[in-house]
Order: sequence, then C-alpha cells, then structure tokens
Amino acid sequence: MRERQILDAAVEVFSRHGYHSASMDEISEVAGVSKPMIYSYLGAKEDLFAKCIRREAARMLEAVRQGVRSELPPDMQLWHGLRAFYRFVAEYRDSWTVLHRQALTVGGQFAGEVNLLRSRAIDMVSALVVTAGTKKGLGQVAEFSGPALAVSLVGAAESLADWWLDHSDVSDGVLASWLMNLVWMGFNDLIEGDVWQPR
Amino acid sequence: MRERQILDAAVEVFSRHGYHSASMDEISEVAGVSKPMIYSYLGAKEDLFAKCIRREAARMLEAVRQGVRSELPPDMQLWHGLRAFYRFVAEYRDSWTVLHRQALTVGGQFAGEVNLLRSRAIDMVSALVVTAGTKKGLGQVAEFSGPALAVSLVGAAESLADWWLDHSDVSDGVLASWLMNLVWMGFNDLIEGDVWQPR
Amino acid sequence: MRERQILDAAVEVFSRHGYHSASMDEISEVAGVSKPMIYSYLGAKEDLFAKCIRREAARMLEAVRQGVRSELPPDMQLWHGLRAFYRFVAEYRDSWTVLHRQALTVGGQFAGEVNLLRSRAIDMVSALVVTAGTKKGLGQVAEFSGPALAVSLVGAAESLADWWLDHSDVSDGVLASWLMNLVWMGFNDLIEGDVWQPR
Amino acid sequence: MRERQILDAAVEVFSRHGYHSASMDEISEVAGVSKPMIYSYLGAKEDLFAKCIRREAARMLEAVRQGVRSELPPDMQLWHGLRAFYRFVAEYRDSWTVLHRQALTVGGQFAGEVNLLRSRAIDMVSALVVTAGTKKGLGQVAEFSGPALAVSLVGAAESLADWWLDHSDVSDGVLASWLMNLVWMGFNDLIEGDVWQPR
DNA sequence: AATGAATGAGTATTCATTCAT
DNA sequence: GATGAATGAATACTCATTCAT
Repeated sequence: MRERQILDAAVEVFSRHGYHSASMDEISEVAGVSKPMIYSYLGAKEDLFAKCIRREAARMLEAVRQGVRSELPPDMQLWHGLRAFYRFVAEYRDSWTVLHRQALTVGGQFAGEVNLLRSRAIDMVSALVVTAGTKKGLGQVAEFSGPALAVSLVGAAESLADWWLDHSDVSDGVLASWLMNLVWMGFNDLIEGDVWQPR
Repeated sequence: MRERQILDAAVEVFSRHGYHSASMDEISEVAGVSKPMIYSYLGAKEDLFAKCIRREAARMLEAVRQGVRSELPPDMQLWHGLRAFYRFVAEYRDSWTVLHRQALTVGGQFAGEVNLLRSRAIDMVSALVVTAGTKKGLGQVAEFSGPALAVSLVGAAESLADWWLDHSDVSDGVLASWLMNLVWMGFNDLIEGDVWQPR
Repeated sequence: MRERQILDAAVEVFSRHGYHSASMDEISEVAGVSKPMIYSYLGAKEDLFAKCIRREAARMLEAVRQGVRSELPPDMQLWHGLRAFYRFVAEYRDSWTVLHRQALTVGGQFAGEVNLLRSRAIDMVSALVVTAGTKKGLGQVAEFSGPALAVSLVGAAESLADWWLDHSDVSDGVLASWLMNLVWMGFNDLIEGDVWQPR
Repeated sequence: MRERQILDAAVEVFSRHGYHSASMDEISEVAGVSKPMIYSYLGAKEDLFAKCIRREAARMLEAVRQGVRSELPPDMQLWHGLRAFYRFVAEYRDSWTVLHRQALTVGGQFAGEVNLLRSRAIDMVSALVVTAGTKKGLGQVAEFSGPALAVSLVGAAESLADWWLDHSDVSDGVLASWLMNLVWMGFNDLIEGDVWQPR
C-alpha cells in the first residue's frame, strides 16, 4: 500500500538524519512518491513522524511480547523478552534508532508517543517482577518502587542496545545474559561468584 | 563574565528547544546580549553548542567525582556517586537535559563530546566494580564484560533520572538506594527479601 | 522560459548595482519570481552571476562575429566588427555594463570568464592584423607584439564604448571610423591629413 | 601623520579585496590604528575610499606630468608621458589597482573621482594631439573628435597596463613604444614597414 | 488520483558604525 | 585623544507546504 511505502521511507530517512535534518524531499524521493501524496496520506511532517513512531513502537512491543514465554519462570521470561528485544534491534536497526534517538529531539512533542512505548515495556517488566516477588510471598519489591526499578531496567537495556550497535560481535543471548546478571543477580552476587545462567 | 552569561542562556534555550529549534535570536535575548556578541565570544551556533556540552559535561563529572568518597567500600562509593549525580540533575536540570537529550540530535556531530562524558562515567563505574571484584579475589566480573555492565548501569541511572524529572517527590538518597538494590542486589536477592541499605 | 526571465532580471540588477550590492531580493522582484525559484533554476548568487556573464559574453561575441564580413579586406573587417560591437553596446547596455564594469569586482572569481571573452576578442583582432601584415609580406607587426597591440586596441574600443554611453549622439559607424583612424592610420597620418574612410 | 598612515593602509586593503570585500577591521589592523580613529580622521567607508582615490589620482597625474618634457616634439612628449605612466603603475601597483579596477565597482558612486582623473589625462593627450595638428596647419583632427581619440588612447594605455601586470618582463620604454606604434603610426603604416622609434 | 512548479516565512551570519570609558 | 566593546540592520539561503493542472 502507498501508506506503508511512505512510512518505510520515512523511518529510513528519519533514522539517518534525525527529525529536523530529514527533508520531506528526501523522504518523497526514497518513497518513490511525490510530496503532495505524502501530505495527502499522512499529513504534515510532524504527523508523519508521529505515525512512524507509533508504528515502530507497536512493532517492537509485539516482537517482545511474542518473545516472552509465559509458561516459564519469571527470570526465564525476562531473559527471553530481552533476547527478543535485542533481536528486534538487530533486525530493525532503523526502527530502533528512530525510537530511541530521534524521538527525543523534537522538544518533547513526541515524548508522549515514546513514553507510551516505554510505559508498556515497563509494565511488562513490572508485572514480571511483581509476579516473581509475590510468588515468593514478598510484596516488598513494589515498595522499592517497582516502576522505578522497571524504568531502570528498561534504561539499562536500551543503553546496552546502543552499545551493541558498535560492538555487534556478540549474540543476543549473551547480551541478554549479561543484563540478567546485572539486574537479577546484582554486583554483590557477581562478586561472590554467583552468576545467573539460562536453564 | 560575558562568556558565562551567554553560555548560561544558551544552555537554557538549547535545553528548552533542542539544537535545531533553538534560535540564536532567542539565545541572545535570554542572554541580554546582542547576537554579534555571541559570535564574537563563542563562535557560530555549532561551536556554541559544543561549548555548552563541554562545560556541562565537565561540571557534571566534577560534581560526581566530588561525591564519591574513595575511602569507603565500593558499594558506598557507588551510592554516593549516584546521589551526587542525582543532586546534580536536580540542581542543573537544564544541563542534564542538554547533555542527555539534545546532544544526540545533531547528526552525531557531538556524539563525540557526549560519548566522552559517558565513557568517563563508565570508567568510574568500571573501576569500582572491578575493584570490588578483585578484592574478593574474583576476576569473573570482567568476563561478564565489565564495560557492558557499566554501560547498562549508566543507562539505568540516566533513565531513572529522566523518570525522576516527572516524579520529583523522592529524595536523591532514596533514588540512589533504589538503583543500588537493582544493580547491587539484583532482583533475585530482592525477591528473597535481601535488600541493600547504606551503612 | 523561467530561466531566461531570471537571467534577464539578474543582468539588469547586477548592471545597476554591481555584484555585491545587488540583492537576491531585488533580482527576484524584478524577475517577478520568488527567490527559491532563482536558487532552484540557477543556483546561488555566485553561480547566477557567472551564468549572466557567460550568457552575455556569448551574445556579444556572436554579435561581433556576425558583424565581421570575412570576404572584405582586413581594414573593412575591423571596421565592421567595431560597428557590430558598438551596436551591441547600444542595444544591450546592461550586458555591456555587467561585462565591462561589474565582472571585475568579484575578487578575480570571475576574471576567468571575462578574460576568456577578452581573449576571444583579442584573438579576432590579432588574426586580422596578422593577416593584413602577411598579405603585405611583412611579419613585422607580430614582432611589435601582436598580442599587446590587440590588447591595446580592445582597451581603446572598450574605453570609447564607455565614453559613448555619455555621448550617445554619434552613430556607431562614426564611432568605428574614429577608432579606425586611431589604430589604422595613427596620429601621424592624421596630422598629415591622411584619413581612413570606409570604402 | 595619522591620516597618511591610514590612507596607505586603506589603499593596500582596497587594492587587495576591492571596495565591498575590504573590511574596516582589516584596514584598521593594517594601519595599526583603532577603528574609531579612522572614522574620526577620514569619515565613513565611502569617504575613505573617495579620499584614497583622490590621493592616488593626484599622485599619478603628478608623476605623468613630471615625465612629460614640454620642450620636445609632441610624439616624444607622448612617449615620455606613457613611460612615466608605466613607471608609476609598476612602482605603485596598489594605487593603479584601486584606481583602475576597484573604483568602478561602487555603482558609479565614485565614477566622478575617477572620471576626473581620466579627463585630466585625456586633456593632456588632447592638448598634445591638437598642438601637433595645428603645428602642421591642420585643424582636421578636431573633426575626428580629439576627445574621443584621447579617450581611446587612454583606454589603450590602461588596458596595456593591465596586461603588463601579468607580463612584467618588458621595460616601460618598450611598452610605451608599442603603444606609440599603435596610436602614432597606426596599423597601416606598420603593415607598410613604417615604424615609430624614439629619437 | 497525482504532480511539477511555486512560495512564504524563517534563520544564521556579517559589518559598518558608535558609545562608554 | 584613543579604544575596546557593543549593536542595528541587512542578506543569502532553505524547506515545509500548497496550488494549478
């Protein structure tokens, strides 16, 4: 469809240049569609960008959701979720770039969209942690602010994804494991030689 | 001094609108100085932005560095470092915004400056972790990729800082403690009811 | 065509104010076209100016070339060439102004273009003189530096053209005759009462 | 004196960059004087330029005037005058550049100044020619428009001077002789092998 | 339905010129 | 008398956006 064609091009171009430096001209060229078409189908630049973000966010969420196996124990769920996330980042690099880097630049105009994605991700994590906690009979974790911990985890995962873009010689499984050792085991256990491993 | 006056204004405006949308006109107005003065003292827009980033990065590093008490055990060092970081974010909100959000937008032109800051931060954390690890006679941590873990921690801290901007009713100490419970104890210990607390 | 429309306006404005003082705004206004069109069709100010010069130079050369009747004796050829030149100056006053006065001002950036024109003119004259000389079996003239004489003649013709702009009550034929009496006969013959006249 | 110091610098800078591109900053720097001084002594940029032209024009006229030996026959007077002119051009290259090239660029603002110089030069030449003519009992020359011929001669001399700047391996005497052969003898005589030589 | 052609509005940057000292 | 510091005003250039076809 025309709409999809244009969105694909837009994501590519926004990813390459960022919101401001991306030109409608280049987008129309890459899409192989005239500029008036873009305006007719997707509205002004701002709308277009918003729609890019929304679509890519949905894609990513879906990918992660599919990765999580809810029949497994919480730690394994988290691990699989992280792997799915990293696979997505690897496969849809442009999507990731747009979501993570470019979406922040537009004066908070799109913070909403991105925050929505982030909240969703955070919700997923929170659920996991809380579940794990309650299973063990400890609601304590929530008091340490489940949301805040989830936010931190998401930030860590994102940051590591960025790092990965420049150190791509590591598998998604290893990457996820590293992160598990940080957030599941903590430095303290690591120091003690106590590591986490997928079972 | 004039230079400082201008840089302050520039940080404020860049923080508000981002690099591209910020206009030299607004900066000059906020600074209470005519535009030619800006060019004379700090050069073109790009230079100006670079100088903003460099100054704020230096400030932040200094603040964190001063917060860390190297005579304390590693976990306490980390905790104090985090607190210093959050105090800085709270006090110099604009600095933080510019460093974290806006610096990424300029086509990687300034990635260098920001990455430098980030590397410095990561180095500090790495040093702590490695120190802690070796004290216990365990080089293991390195195999989990010290750098990657440090990257993750920094990401987590940044992400939490962002979250904090919208949930400012928490003290920096609490915030740092939350993060310590994530990275030092890990979910596993938390679930077990094993929490980290400043001593 | 749009391109022609713009070039016409540009020549007019450059002729009036010179390269530096001419503003793209005025050109666009005179052309009855918006500024972006100028940039789109003809590029930046410098390109625009270069294109003006090139077009006018070509025009002028063509005009002169068409004026020369190569079947006539050398002196008549020269006379006809000069007439054609003055007719061109009279008809395209702006072209002449741009070529002669304004093209020199841009820091030698366009000296090339103009010098090319001048060389062409000089070549034509040189050819004539040398032809005349060799017909009479005398290569001597070249030894008096054909090029230098040609340069001088061109300079004389240009200077006279400028003078003419303020004393337009003289026909191109008369003007050309005056010049012939200078360069063909010389003061000496004139003093002797020996004048040149078209046959 | 301060005034002279500034004028010297101005001529140098105007000669290098032309009127528009020359900056008051550079002039003040070259003069070793602060900008307000320039304004105080010589007025605004336009005034300054006018004064440069006036001074250099006077210098040049004086130089030529001193070169002419009025006790000699007209052709020798002319030849000596031309030599003096070329010696001046060689020695005060900047003066010549400013007078000939740069003065034309300013939208006719300074045409007056330069034309004044030119008229003076033309007057000198006219006088010579007329004198020569009348001595021979022939008022004819005037009918060929003494002024126009003078204008042409001056143009030829200027043009040749410009050419000389790029072919400096010729003495001023030779240069003047070439020109004499053009304007005194004419192509016709040259073709006949009849050349002019200083006696 | 689709586009080539056109533009309004905005921004960085530069300099001649002048105060305050 | 002399200047460092400051600015008003001007200009090239770009790009999102829309008609006329």
